[in-house]
Amino acid sequence: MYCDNLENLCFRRSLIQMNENKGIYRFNEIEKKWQEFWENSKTFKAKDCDKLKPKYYVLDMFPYPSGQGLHVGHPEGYTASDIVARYKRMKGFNVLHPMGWDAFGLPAEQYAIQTGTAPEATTKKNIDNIRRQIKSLGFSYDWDREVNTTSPNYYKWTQWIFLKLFNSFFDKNEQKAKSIEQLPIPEGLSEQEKRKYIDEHRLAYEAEVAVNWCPELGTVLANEEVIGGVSERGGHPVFRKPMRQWMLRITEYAERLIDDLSEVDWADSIKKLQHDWIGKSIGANVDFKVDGCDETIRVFTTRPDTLFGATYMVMAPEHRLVDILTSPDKKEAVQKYREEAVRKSDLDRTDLSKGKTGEFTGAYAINPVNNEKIPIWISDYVLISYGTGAIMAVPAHDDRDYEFATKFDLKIIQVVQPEDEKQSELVKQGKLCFAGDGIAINSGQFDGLRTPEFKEKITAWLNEIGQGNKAINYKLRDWLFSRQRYWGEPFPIIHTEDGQVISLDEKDLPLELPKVEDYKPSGNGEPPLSNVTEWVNITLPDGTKAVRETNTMPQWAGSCWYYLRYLDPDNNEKGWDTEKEKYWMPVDLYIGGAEHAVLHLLYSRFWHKFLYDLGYVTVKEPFKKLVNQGMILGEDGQKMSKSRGNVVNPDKVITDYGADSMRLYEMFMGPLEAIKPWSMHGVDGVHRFLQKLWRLVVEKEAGGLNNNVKDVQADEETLRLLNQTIKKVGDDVESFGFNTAISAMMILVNHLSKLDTVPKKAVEQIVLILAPFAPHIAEELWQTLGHSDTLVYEPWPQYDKELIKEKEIELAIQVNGKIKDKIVVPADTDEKQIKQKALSSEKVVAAMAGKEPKKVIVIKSRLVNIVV
RNA sequence: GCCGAAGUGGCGGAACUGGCAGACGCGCGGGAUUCAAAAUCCCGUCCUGGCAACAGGGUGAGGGUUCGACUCCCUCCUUCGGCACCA
Repeated sequence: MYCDNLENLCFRRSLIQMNENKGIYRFNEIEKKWQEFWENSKTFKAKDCDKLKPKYYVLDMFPYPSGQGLHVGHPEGYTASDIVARYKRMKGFNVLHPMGWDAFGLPAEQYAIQTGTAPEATTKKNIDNIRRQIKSLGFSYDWDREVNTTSPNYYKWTQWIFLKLFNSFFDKNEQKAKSIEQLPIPEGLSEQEKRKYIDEHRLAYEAEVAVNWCPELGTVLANEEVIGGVSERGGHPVFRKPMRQWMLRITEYAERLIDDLSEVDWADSIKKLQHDWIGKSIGANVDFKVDGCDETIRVFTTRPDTLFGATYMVMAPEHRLVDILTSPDKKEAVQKYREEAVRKSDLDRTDLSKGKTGEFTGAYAINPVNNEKIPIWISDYVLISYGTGAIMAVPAHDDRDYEFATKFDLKIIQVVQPEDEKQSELVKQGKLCFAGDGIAINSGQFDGLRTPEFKEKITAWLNEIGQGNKAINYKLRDWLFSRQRYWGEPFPIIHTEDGQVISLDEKDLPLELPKVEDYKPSGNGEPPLSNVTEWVNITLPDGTKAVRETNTMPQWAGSCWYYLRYLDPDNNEKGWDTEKEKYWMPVDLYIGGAEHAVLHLLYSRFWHKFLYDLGYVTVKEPFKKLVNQGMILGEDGQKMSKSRGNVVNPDKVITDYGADSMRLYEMFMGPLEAIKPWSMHGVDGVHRFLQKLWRLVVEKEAGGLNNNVKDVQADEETLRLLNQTIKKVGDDVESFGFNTAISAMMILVNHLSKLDTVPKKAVEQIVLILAPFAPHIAEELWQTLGHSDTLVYEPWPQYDKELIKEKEIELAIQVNGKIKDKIVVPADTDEKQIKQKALSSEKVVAAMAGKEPKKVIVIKSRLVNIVV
């Protein structure tokens, strides 16, 4: 821990010195000066459709403007992206680097409930604060493109995209979305049936979905607000309750969302995360007839080859056939089990999954392969939301079924023979479950087939007899797109008296969020907007009455497409202009936290593909390159949090050390993607580096250029080091190795400050390569060096390949892999000479102890290894 | 349980494609400067033994491949993050 008092003392002293001394590095003044200059001259304004330069779009994940303001984690990603943005400008690119606010969301609403403050007011205040903080770091954003998801001029287009989704369907054959008007409608439908058919095909649709309903609070809770079956606030019981919700058909895009991952340059681990989240599995649907009635139960299985081993079936408690099939004597027990299951939240179900539970329905199904009667059970280990909500249970070859069968003493039949005989014997005796591939046994005419072949054959056979077909399932579910909240985008949707759901006209957008007095939920599960009767109740042009949709959109909605609004933020006619989209898209570099690796990126990709289908965007994938910054921990190595008291406030760091030191330290801490702890001492270190560079360039007493800095030719070593540094910093920025780039610059400055006369050219070049990292001091020094214009658009220094090469190289000489001596040879010495020189070294001769070398390995410019 | 990331000095970290482990920074020790301090500069700083030259050991643990392994392979341990019975 650093000492507050001591530091304040030092700071006051340096203030005193400032007044005496013109040559002091007054970072606060300098930073203010250049931030004002950049803002007033609109230095970072990006020019649309500039054909003279290649474009480069660097995007940050825009922040939620919380009341706490920035924490030091935010500027980490922003600094990295800013370095790349500034570097690319110097490399001659037309750079788009925007910033905005993802400002809808729960905290402002909760604050409104507690204090009555309008979310607009809270949000504005928070944005103003966080904007000030971001600006104080000197990032090179084009502020004319600032967006705010809560401004009607922005959410007009969020609503517009929703309308497009509502008015589109997915053509499965062509694997793309089309206007709902092109939907082929089966003949012979009544008007009402036709309407229903259309509604069932919209990409935005209504459905009854179970949500976390808390009667005490009179509201629906998000999963993270429910802990162990009770509400986080107050600890009231929470139930699963089906409610009408808006859904988006993201599952239609599952295949494309998987396929197009191959087009983007993201870390493999993130791609895998998305891939697994979508969770494609290939198998078969199989229909089981129910004994003694007309119903059939359809199951999905990835192992149709184990059908002969299916000894019972399990349906999810919520399955529609449970009521119909349950025999009278089992009704009571089954009903009780169902009620308990409904009361459990998803989390509870897993917590209680230590042991399996279930009830027998009293009904039997017929196994299509051998006509055996098998019992039908219900259990909550089968999920209603995946596959068909029912399974065939093969206890010999599925761990979950095995556990269940053992507990309830159900029949186990082995149908797959593993290679290992001992293993096979155990499976046969029912003492082991084997889930791998093997050879079919006890499977009638299919005996002897290997698992993959068997799967194909039996699927074909099921198809023939009309009791099954090949099927693909995804873990991915449709996107629950409505929230029972106030502070979100209103749906441009109207419910008519006769139960129709109609959409607003595009020209009637935006549908503005009405002002309300009370932000509390209505208490009956209806969203807060339902209290605003004068807004909700409307009269249609034909005189009939109707009500508005009172749900609002989730926070994801606004963040799904913000990167497009930056392209054309003030356009009132369109969300964005196509020419501009063609010029700027895709995003070349997207930097943000790994916590958004799945949901935000998946939702965003989904909307983008949808917009692509409709022709509003011209690239398939929005984000070409993605980099996730790691979390920054407190000085105690713990996650920063108010309660731990280890939160570092960026404002204080900037006041005490300056924005340049802050930026430099954030990058110097370690690799961008790593999790790393904060250290004030570390900030001190990079600050000293800037001080050192300052003293190198600026005359101590009078200010202005230091007398030591002269227009002289640099010596060979300086020249070599300078060129090496230019190369290294450039390469490192390209590969996001910012920490090593800074260390290279430190080495160069250490070298330069030892010289009696410092070549001006060298100083100019170090200032230029430092500029993306520490832009304020760089501008100031650039000016001191006699340049009148900003260095933002100065070309990035070039290095000379010849000058980089070392004249002499040091080689390590190993004997049997152990270093015994080092020799220095001219760089162009050939292998033979090196070998000779190595073998003649006294120490080497001693280490060889008179033995003959068996082998001599020479790695040019590295080492020599003598094997004896 | 499954998936992913990572384990290197007192600390943050560096090491190209298998080629001198510990760059750079912090901290610490010593010195210079100063009336004194701050700041700055210089020297030292992986561990063990030795006054030293030097010798030996060392990248979570164990094994393997190789002339040579922080780096590749196998087994295990620990930490962090994510997921939750997906048939």
